[in-house]
Amino acid sequence: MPIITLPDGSKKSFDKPVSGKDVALSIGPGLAKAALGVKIDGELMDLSAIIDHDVALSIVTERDRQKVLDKDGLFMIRHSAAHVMAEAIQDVIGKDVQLAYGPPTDTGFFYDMYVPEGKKISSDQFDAINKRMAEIIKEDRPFTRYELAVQSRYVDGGMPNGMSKLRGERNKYKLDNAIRALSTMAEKQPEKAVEVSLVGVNLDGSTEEPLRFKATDGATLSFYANGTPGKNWEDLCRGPHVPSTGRIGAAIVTSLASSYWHGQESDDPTHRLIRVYGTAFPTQAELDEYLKQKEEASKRDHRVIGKHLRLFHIDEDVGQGLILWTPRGSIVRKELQNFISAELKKQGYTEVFTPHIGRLELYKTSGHFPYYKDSQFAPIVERQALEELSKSGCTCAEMMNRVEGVSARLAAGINERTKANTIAADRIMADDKLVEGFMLKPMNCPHHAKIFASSPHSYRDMPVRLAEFGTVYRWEQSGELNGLTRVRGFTQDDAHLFCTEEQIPAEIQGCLSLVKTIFSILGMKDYRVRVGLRDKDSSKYTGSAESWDKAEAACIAAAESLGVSFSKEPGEAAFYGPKIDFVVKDVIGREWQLGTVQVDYQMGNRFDLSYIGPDNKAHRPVVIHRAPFGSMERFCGVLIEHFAGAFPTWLSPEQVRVLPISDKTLDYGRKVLASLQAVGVRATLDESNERIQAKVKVAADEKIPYMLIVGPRDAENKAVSVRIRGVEKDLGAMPLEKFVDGLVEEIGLKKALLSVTP
RNA sequence: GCCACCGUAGCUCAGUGGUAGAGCACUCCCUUGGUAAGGGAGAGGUCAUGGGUUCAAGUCCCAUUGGUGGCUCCA
Repeated sequence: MPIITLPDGSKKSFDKPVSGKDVALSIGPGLAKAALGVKIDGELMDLSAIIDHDVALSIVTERDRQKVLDKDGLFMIRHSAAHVMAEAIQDVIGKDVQLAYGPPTDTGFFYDMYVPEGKKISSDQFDAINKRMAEIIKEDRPFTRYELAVQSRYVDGGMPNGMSKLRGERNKYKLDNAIRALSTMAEKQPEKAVEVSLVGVNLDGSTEEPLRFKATDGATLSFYANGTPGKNWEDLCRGPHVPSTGRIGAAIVTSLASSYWHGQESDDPTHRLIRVYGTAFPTQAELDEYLKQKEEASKRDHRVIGKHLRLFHIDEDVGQGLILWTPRGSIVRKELQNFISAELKKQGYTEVFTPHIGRLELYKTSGHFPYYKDSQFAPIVERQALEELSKSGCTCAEMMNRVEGVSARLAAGINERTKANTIAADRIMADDKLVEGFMLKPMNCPHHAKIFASSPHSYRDMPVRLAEFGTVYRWEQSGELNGLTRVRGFTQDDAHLFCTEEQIPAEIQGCLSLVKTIFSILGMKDYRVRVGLRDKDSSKYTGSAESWDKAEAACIAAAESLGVSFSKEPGEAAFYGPKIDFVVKDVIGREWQLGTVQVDYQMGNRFDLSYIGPDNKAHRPVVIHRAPFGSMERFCGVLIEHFAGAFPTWLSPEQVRVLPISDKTLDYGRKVLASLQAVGVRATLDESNERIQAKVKVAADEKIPYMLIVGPRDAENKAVSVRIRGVEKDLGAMPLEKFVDGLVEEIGLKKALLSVTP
């Protein structure tokens, strides 16, 4: 009879099978009341689940002892809320809305559904759906699980079992879910699996090609009713769910999107689903708090702030995803760049400049072209060459081939050095067939490799650290473009570290310490690291298994020694080597993926790079690509949101605004302005014919850190009255000279807070 | 790229087939006011672009373009 081990290690034994609820009751009535479900041997289950053998069990509740929301509890609440939303939508829109898939997510849940032609779900109906959801929650109906066995001999015989129930509902999505579930179960017990054939069903009830899959005889499908099976709404679902709808607390539908069935593009209209997003919390107060946070986040939208504060502009005549930095935004970007540059200099980096384009052959050597041609701007072919091709009747397809071909000389060299068939034979083309051209650079590394190769190197000069704020161009899909965070032309804080294998860990450490310094100055103290490893089943990676193993080990070792939380992510590596990604949390807790550090054992081979070792022989350097802040565009975008446009003084486009009380003190205002500008402070004078209240309001809206109000009193005392951003009052007057000194110090130290006050 | 929604003055947005609107910003005038918008006047729009339906289109339809949200992708 079951012995149950609780999370604190204590054991409870029962003389007969018990439900999760019984276990909770045996611990205490309060817990039983708070319980939403149980976790049995790590798996979330219904509170009503029956336990008949020894297990490790924990009771899932809304929140832990510290009143912090519990992840598992929230998961169950949201999963359950998805069912309630689905019922509400079918009530509001129609029973013929077909449900496909409705899982919880990090911030809520969604339900993919097929809306029949002629009907639609629109945000106008959200109120009605929300109202219906609230009713269902208020009714506090139990989530009732029941199981129907799938008996293979009955599948096509119309017997009442799980499959024919779904087929009767004409729901091919649910049928598909069921088949997937049964197949997965069958995979676990291959010896019991039997072939099943089931006539499929279309949405109109007509039959389809037989569906063939494996299932174990007698396997069951579980269904959940929002209430009583047969009477209330129900859905095929593996669960688990909270005990009753009332335990959901508060749930709403939040937005609409479209999605494809199974995430795969298709012309079939029944593969186009509407994804309805919602979220749920145990209490209305928490839902309200979440909505408030969301509103707060949207107020920080860098696109909105960027427009309001005139930081950057995107112009459709210039092109999608191409950023025009206005004078104010340029200041922020330049200050940031200066800061990073200074830190790089401290770490022994040397700065280089390279052009924005390079020959196609360069990228064939590096492997960027044509491997990543779909995410690059099209090659630039010389006009004369194009005309000749055109005259000779060359088709476009043919031209593409000839642009993408590789000369025998280049291919032979690369294949020899990489000791692999890196350039496939079918890509090799006679020199007179090849069409040469240029490419807008998608990465800076080929240029940097050529700089490294341009002079001999001794092991004594290693590592060679070449840094460039290098602008690259990538053809992002139009639907992906987003303000500053996803663009088609951007400037990386790029550098390539050409080092010996032994130097890798120290160099990776160096990158991290740089990241630490810079994030800490910017007040982004919370970040984590992801180590991207290769997917061993994929062939997209270049290079030998041995060098991959070495590189991956180096990355993991470095990440482990860093002392921040990190995760290993197979399949996330670049094609030439493993990588370390940085994910930072901003001031309101949102995570942003910024840059990466990538170890590359391939580039040395491809570009035939070498240094002379102590043995007087040539050795291959390992290259570390690092752009820890991603791009200046994205980083600035993240910072705009992080600071909500209220930059620390050193980053502010306008650091001080002088506000004369009236024209009578304009002259003194000009003197104040001049003394600020003399020490390099970015200051302006508000000469408008407005009252001081209006001037203050305008400066506050523009998030100027310091307002210096000057009137006759101040002029007489050579003083300024200080008002700082975020403090809605006059802080009093101080001597101008003292203010200037304090401000210069604050800017010099890149202080996060406004520190100069009387 | 795909799906849905959207595009009206520099900005934020009203305008459901019948004479293009408001607030802010801008220009000028009055006001010279000590800490989050004093008052008045003026100027500003080919209603994203192109086609169509209609006696009549900002409004309805189609295409294009750009944006937003998601999907997919992200060296």
